[in-house]
Amino acid sequence: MGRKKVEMKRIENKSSRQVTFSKRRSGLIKKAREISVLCDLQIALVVFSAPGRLNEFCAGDRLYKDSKAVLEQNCCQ
Amino acid sequence: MGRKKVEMKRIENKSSRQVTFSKRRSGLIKKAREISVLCDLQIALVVFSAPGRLNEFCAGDRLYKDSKAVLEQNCCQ
DNA sequence: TCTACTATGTATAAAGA
DNA sequence: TTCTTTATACATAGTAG
Repeated sequence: MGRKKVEMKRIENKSSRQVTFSKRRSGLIKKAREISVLCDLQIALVVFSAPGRLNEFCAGDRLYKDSKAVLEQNCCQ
Repeated sequence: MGRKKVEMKRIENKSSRQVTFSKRRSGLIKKAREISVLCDLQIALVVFSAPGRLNEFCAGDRLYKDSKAVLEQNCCQ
């Protein structure tokens, strides 16, 4: 029982990867909502499980129009 | 020392709110990157600290073109 | 504001049902 | 496979420098 330290690489087993995705997705959305409320800001979270395929989307109360422009950039910090 | 349970509402004190934002933002980005690697998917994280004002942006290796279309929607799950 | 510390709250990997 | 449980890893609030 309990857990091991997770290695930061792609999970090869498909079902394990799916389970991890499901768990971490909900955790991530929860965190995003918390920071949105606590810090009074808008946040968008877009997940693609495959090229061009939307999997999840989450935002604050509103989503500002220029978010589109933001995503026209292709940066990764 | 240590910490109390955090109440889920806007932090009124400006500097405390800024500190919390800074800490949680880095945590959120870390989590986003982890799920991106572990589950082999693309993710975008857009934060607006004020209307129309980009504060942070993070994605996976690539960001697909139709992410723009996604953000044209105005939903909040 | 930034770093460091550390007690404590939270997320989650594995396992069981 | 989906829901629980539980041990453990991880995140972070409050504080100090």
